[in-house]
Formats: sequence, structure tokens, C-alpha cells
Amino acid sequence: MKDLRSKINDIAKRRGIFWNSYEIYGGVAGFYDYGPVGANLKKNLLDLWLEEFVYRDGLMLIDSPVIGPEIVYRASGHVDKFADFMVRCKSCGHAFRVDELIGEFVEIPDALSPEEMNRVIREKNIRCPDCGGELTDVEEFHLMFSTRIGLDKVGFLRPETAQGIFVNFPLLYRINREKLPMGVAQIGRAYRNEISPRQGVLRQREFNMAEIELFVDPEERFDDSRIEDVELPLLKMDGEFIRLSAREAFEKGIVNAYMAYYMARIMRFLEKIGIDTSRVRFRQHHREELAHYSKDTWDCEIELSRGWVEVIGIAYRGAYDLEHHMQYSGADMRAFRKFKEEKIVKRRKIVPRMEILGPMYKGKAKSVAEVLEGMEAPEEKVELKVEMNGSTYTIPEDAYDIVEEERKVSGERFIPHVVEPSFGIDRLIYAILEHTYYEREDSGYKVLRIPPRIAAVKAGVFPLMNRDGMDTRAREILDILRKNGINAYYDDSGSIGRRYARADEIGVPFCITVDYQTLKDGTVTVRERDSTEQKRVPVEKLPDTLRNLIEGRISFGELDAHVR
RNA sequence: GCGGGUGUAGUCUAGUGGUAGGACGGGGGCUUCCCAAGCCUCUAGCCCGGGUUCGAACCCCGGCACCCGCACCA
Repeated sequence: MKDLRSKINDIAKRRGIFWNSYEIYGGVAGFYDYGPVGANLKKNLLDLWLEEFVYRDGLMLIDSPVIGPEIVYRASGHVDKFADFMVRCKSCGHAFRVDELIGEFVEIPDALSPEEMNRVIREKNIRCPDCGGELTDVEEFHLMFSTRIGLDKVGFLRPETAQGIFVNFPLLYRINREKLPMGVAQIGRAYRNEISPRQGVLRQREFNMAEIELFVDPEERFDDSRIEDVELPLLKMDGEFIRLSAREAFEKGIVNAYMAYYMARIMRFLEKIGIDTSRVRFRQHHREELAHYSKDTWDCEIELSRGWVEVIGIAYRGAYDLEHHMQYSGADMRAFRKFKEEKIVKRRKIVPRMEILGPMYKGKAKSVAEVLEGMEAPEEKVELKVEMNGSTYTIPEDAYDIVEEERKVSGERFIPHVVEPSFGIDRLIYAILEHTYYEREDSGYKVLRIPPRIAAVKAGVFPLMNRDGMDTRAREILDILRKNGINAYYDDSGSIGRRYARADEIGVPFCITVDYQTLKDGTVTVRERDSTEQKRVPVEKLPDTLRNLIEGRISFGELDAHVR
């Protein structure tokens, strides 16, 4: 008995959903092609995602490059945190992280160069902790793919699409008319040079992500009326598993309002794409497994044949990213928070009188005055002393004035916090396949019960037989459907049952059959995948009817009333 | 990357040194054919590269891929 995973992979390859890339050259681990069915499935899934998460909430969609200069990934922390120095045991082959091995001998292991690490290992005679064997030289392992930009600039392939959003924050903030919360979304590929990717399509070196960065004011309350009433399965950091509504989870302080909002939206979304939500949970990360940028992360996990798999992550990234980009780039990554009422700030400040200081200190006068301006104004006018470059300059009391200044302050600048829901698209697609797969009880035929909305192909058009004009009529109908924007295909090979079976296997929700009656009264049969029931529909009503069925405006059961 | 296992048409599989067989699928045809029916017919394979041998799918070495375990997994 084959396991579910082999069955899915079998269908995926045979029917054009996905397969391992570069097969004619033996294949390369961690890279997958989407075939004609998979590519459409992915496209439909992303369209729904855009609708559900981007357009619905008025977020901005952007598209930034895959390759970024080194500085970006230094700022983001990936160059440091995404690289490990490793050694291997020459006899048992086990791999170890150098910082862990030399940690007890060196204060800050990460600060050492590889050569210094090698020296420490040799001097302290560190050997394999498992078998005592000799260790290899230190090698650096980078989880990021590196490349060159032009002749000699180091570039990296992005390990997440997020940085492309962060680096554009100032511009996007202005485009959004300087309003928070501000959500920015990006769909694209990201790259991680995994040491040994297994688990097929679940762990790839090049993969598809759909990410949202929601920039928020940490002092502003989220409008929690937006949290939908959806039951959430929560596995807390402390190991407790509870089911409770998103609202309750928020009110009890288990998750913050943003998390609760997105968790609820995610549950709804998963339901729409065919995931069995009884096999979904949100798992909170333990402190030690949090990414370097994250304060709190909940993974949305889906139970697959291989156990629970992380498919979506919601990370509370705080101000980490913007802060770092501000540091590294010098750009102002802050937002402006208006006070409810303007504040009047009174300040006493020193105003140098240059007509006195000028002749007194000549060329130095200007810099002396600058230091003087920065000093605290004294209660009464006295002689002041300015220390500068080791010399002391005396400022007589008539060489400055004390001015009372009143300034209106209408707000303050701050670095927004970021909430990041991040969707692993390939994993989501695989999960859809596993959760929608079933075998018919009577015949054992394989079916993917993919919701019509995201199914790759919406309809198959079959002539019952290739004769008496049924074939030409069927081709005409195919043409009509295609011209109406319905992705349909034609199949006249094999028996009619075989054609239904072929359609079921890639989740085609509706099959149109042209039979003898079509020639007489202009109706065709529409066969629904899941029930295998058939209903007759006049050809002229077919495009509308199908579109209504696909969009879920009517159910198959309501079809009779609808076409009458 | 290490240890173990596996690799034969698109898929599943038989074949232990004498030159590959089946099933399913796929294409064409026949059959008034509505749930992989039947019949005829075609299609297509020893993962790649070296070695041993008169001769290798089979034995040996290397590589690649997949599976299990270890390590790794923002």
C-alpha cells in the first residue's frame, strides 16, 4: 500500500502539477517545476490570496528584486545569523557548530575568524563530542545563495521577500499619505541553500512566498471589532492546547489583537482553499526557536501525512528591521505620531552674541558658539566655560543672551512595529493536494476535491462519441467556454468514464458532455465532480451557469432552479 | 554532509552475468459508449559515468536522485 505522499507525488508528476526540476540531467534536490496544472493552481491560489488579504484590507502590493546587495542583508541580520561555521568529525562524520564547541574557551566565539577558530580547536585539542575523532577545518556554511552584482559587488538572493518591503518603508509611507497602520504585500520567490533538502516540495531551495508586512504604531490600539468570530486551535509555548474564539484568545491575552485578526482570517482562507481545518493548529514558538528578528511567532501548521508542517508564520517583528535599516543606511525609517493635543514646550536656550565672540576667538568662534548653543542655559547670566579639543574658552556674560523659546510640538517620531504574516505557497499547494485527495469508495478512483474557485482547470468538454456531429458540437462549446474566460479542455479519447476519471484526478470540478439529446434540444449534461451527479443545461446558459458555480454563487443542487 | 536502503517505459513491477517481460497509463481505430468496460493496434524503459568480463539491468568504483535515521531547517 502506497502512502499518501507517494500517491500525491505520483499524480503530481503524471498529470502535470509539479515535479523535480532538471530531471533529464538527473535532477537537482530542492528545485521543483510547476507543470501546466500546478502553475494554474498556484495562480488561482494567489489570486484568492490577494483578494482575501490584500484587496480586502486595502493593502499595497509591491514587487522588488530577488537579488540584493550585501549591505541589505547585513542590516537585516541574515549575513550573520544565517551563516554557521561548522566542523565535521573525520571518523563519524557528525557535524557541529563551531561556536558551540569553542564556547567554553572563548568569550565571544562569533567574533573569531575561521583561522582563529581553527587555532582554538587545535590548541585546546577539541575533538568530536560523539566519538572523540579528529575534526576537519572550519567551513562556513551560508544559508543564503550569494552571487556577484557587476564585477565585484557581493549580492545575495533574498531568503525572504520581506526586506524588499522594509527598505522601501519611507517611500511607501509617503505613498500611503503617512498613515498607519499600513500594510504592504509582496508575492515572490525566495532562496535558501538548504544543506540537504528532503521532504520533496515541502522543503525547497527556491520557493514561493506571499508576505504581508503590517506597519503599526505600538501605542495605538487595534480596532478589535475586526477580529472575526472564528474558533482557533492554539498550541501555546507552555504546551497547553486550547480551542477558543479569536476574540477570547485576544481578550485573555494569549495573542495580541493583530495575531488574533490574522489567525481568524487565515482559518477562513484555509477553509476556502480546501484545507480540512480540523487538521490545522497555531503553534507558538519557544523563545529559543524564535528567528533573530522576532519577538513572538505563531506558526500555522497543517497536519499532513508527515506530521504537522509549518505552512504560514505570523511573526511579531517589532521595530527590529526598520531600526537596523535606519542604522545601516542613515535613512529616516520613522513614522510620525500626532499628539491628541499640541504640546507647548518651553525652553530656555543660549544664543551666542557673535559680535563679541567673533573678535574674541576669531577662526574658532564659530565652533565655540556651536558648543555653547548646545549647553544648558544657566539660571542667571554668569561667566561660562566651553571645553573644546582640550582647550577651555571663557565666555563672558555679555557674550550671550538667554532666550525663552516656546515651541509647538504636534507629535513625535517613532519606528513602527511590524506584524508579518508569511505564507509558504508551495507548502500550501501541497497541503491542498493532500487534504482534497480521496479515493471513491466504490471504484477506488482518485479524486482531488479542490474547490472550483482555485481548481486549475474548470471544465472538461466531452463528446459522448466521436460521430454524428457530437464532436464538432463539443468543439463549438469548448470554444464558447474559452471565449467566456473559462479555462476548459477537450477530451475525446477513451470511454466517457475514463474521461471523467482523468478529470477527477486533477480536480476538474465540472464536466460537460455532448450526447444525442444535445443534437435534438441543445442541452448538455453538467457533471459535478464530488457527487458525480449530472444535470442538463441549455448551451446558451452554460457560460453563466458555470461561472456562477465556480464563483460559488449557486450550488450544484440549486442548478435546476437557476437554469429554468 | 554521515550511516543504512532504493533506482528497470509516464506509473507500478518481473528479471542474480548471455543482451528486458507484464500490468496500468498514453496515442490511433472499432463498438449509440454516461462514470478508468471490451476488442485491434501503436508508443515507451535498465538513473548517469567509468571499470571488471568474450559479454553487465545484474559485479566493482564514482556521481546524481529518492526514502529512513543523524545533523541542519530564518
